[in-house]
Parts: sequence; C-alpha cells; structure tokens
Amino acid sequence: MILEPSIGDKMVRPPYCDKLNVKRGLWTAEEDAKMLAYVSKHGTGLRRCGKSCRLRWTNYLRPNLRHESFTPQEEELIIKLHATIGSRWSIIAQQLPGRTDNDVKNYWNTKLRKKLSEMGIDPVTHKPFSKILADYGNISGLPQPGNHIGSLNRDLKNAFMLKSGQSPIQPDGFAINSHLTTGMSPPKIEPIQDSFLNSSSSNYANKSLDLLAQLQAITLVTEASNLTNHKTIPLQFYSDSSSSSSASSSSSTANQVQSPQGFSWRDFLLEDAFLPGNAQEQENMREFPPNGFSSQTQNEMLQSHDTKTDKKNNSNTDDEMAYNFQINSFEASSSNSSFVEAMLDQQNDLLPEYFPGLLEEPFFY
DNA sequence: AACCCTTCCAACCGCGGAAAT
DNA sequence: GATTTCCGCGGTTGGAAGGGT
Repeated sequence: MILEPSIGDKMVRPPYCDKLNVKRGLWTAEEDAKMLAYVSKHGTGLRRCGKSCRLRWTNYLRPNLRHESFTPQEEELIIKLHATIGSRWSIIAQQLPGRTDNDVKNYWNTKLRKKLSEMGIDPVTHKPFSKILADYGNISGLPQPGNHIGSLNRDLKNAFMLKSGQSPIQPDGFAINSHLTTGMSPPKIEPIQDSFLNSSSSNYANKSLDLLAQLQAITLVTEASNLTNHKTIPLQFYSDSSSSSSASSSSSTANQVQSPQGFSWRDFLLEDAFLPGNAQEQENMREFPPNGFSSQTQNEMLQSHDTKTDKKNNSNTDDEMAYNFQINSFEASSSNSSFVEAMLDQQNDLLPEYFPGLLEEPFFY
C-alpha cells in the first residue's frame, strides 16, 4: 500500500476522488441525463460488487500489465526479495514492472516455493533444511538466551537500522512457520513474557540487551512507526510482521509491551548508547552515503544530507527531532527501487558489527 | 473414453487503516 | 465523535486445464 505525504507530517491516504481527479458534489441535470442515457443503453451494470470490479481492474484489466510468463531474472529477484522481506507481495511486485502482487504471490506459491524445496532450501527461512535441522537440534532442549527475546531483538535491530539509515533485518530468520512447511514439529518455546519473568538476570547479564534497552527499543520502534509514514517505503516494510499476518497488523510486536510514559525525542538520542564507542566514533562508523547505490543516487543523497544536516544542527523541539529522525532513518531510501537493491546487498553486512552474535540467534514470534 | 490427480491462477475472503459522511 | 465506505493487503479457495492411467 503506497501512502502519499500529507500536510503536517501525518501520513494519510489521499482522498480517492482527488487521486482520480473526478468531480464531486451535487449532480447537474446534464450529468443526470448522461447517466440515464448510459444506463438505458448498457443496463444497470454487471451485477458485480465494487470490490470485485476493482480487483478485476487492478489484477487483470489495468493497462501495462504483463501476462506472459515470469522471466528467470524476475524469478531470481522474487526469491531474493522474499528472502529479504518475506511475503510482502505488493512491495515485491513494485520491483517487477507489469506484475501484480497477486501474480507474484501465485507464482511463488505454485512454482518458486516448490522449486526451493526441491533444492533443499526451506522456502520460509531460505535456509538449507540441514541447517534448520541442526538449529532445531540445538534449541529443542534447553532454552537459549537469544530465543526468548527474539522478537524484541528483531525490533531493536530494526529500530537501530532505521536510525542509522541502514536496511532493516530480514523478517523471517527462523520462523515457527518453517516447521509447518518442512513438516517438522515446532520446538518448545517459552512465551515471551514468561521468559522475562522467569529468567534470572545473571544468566543473561552478558548479552547485548537488557530489559531496559529492549523497552527503549520498543519505544523507538513504536515512535518510528508513527513518524515515518510519509515516505515512499510503506511502514510495514520496516515494522515487520510475521509471514502469516496481514500487513496492517505489523505493529503488533512492538505493542506487546507498553511504551514507557513520558518518552520524548530527547530520550531517543540516548539510543546511541546501543552503538559501540563514543558518539564521534559512532558517527564515523556510519558510512554515508551507504554502499549499494549508484553514484548519481549517492550524490543526490549527499546534497540532501548537507541541507538537512544544517537544519538538524539547529533543531530544538520534539517535532524537529522527529523530523531529524526521519531524515536519519530514510536518507538511504531515496527511491523504493534503489532502497531494495541496496537492501539486498547490505542486509547482513552491518548487523554483526554492532550486535555480534545476535544474528546467529533464531527469531520466534 | 472415462476417471483421477495435479497444477495453475483468477477470484474471493477477511482484516485494518483511512477517508468520507 | 460515530458510522459507513473505500482501499489495499496477505491468505485462501475453487474451478478450468492438462496430464497420467
């Protein structure tokens, strides 16, 4: 779902009538006459509901749609994108001109999923079955520190990537759904809340994240979800949902724990504590413009960055901080296409640097 | 020829968010 | 502010088509 910018930093869907540039208001006598003439000639309609007509148009009749078979290049791109962002068919379809989300989804379900399975690759996790079996053997017994906070870790990492302008992590990692697909029985998993209550702090004291940090991360994710809606990339692209849930429920993970009261964007600045080293070192570590973009795009980013940095350095209010956050988060997403391309290249490059060991941990929902 | 099975994909379903009333 | 309508999404279904026996 592509949402467009609106006034006041708030993301709203543009009015359908405005988008189509159609006339509104009272009907004139001339319009009434035209309608009567049309209906008398063609009848009152197709006995189809509006939703069905819309679907027929968007998935089949719309101009510039391609109905021929998928090319190997398209196939490869679908697989890569699915490995990166999961079953966000609409986003994947945006990278394939002339293809609809329904086309991509059907092609995945009928061809690619089976193809990957035959190659010994789990189509959900995009990992070899042998690796999954090995992981399963490791986790089926005692709980491991990384497991019980998997979803929180994911949100934290997504939040971090948002802030640093890097790509979010891939959503699936090691999902329970994979066991359904592969015919394996799911491992025993403690509910997240129970794990928090029962785990002794000493057991996990040496891990990168403590409860406070996770709460801060959740807050960050939640706030980011409220502020990033006017960019090209749909929100659900960043705030991951499990592969079995709808896009509109994507913020459920972040909402599992209530955000602390009184959060402000000044608090957000403390999030840099997650990064290694001092502030200057952190800044130096951030490569800008990021790799993976064309030189032209990088030049555009640099120009935009210079302008925005001037504004950022002079900001004081929470609104301005929010604005700066958006700048930091989305400078790399100058276009949907270039963002996804860069994402494919970089998705796993930087996380191990900031969160050593975390990426090896599977994620549970 | 008849039946069964599999594949494919257009269409449907239900949901959440946002606009419109 | 409440309700209705519209829109887009991911998941699922049902039937047509094709192949095998």
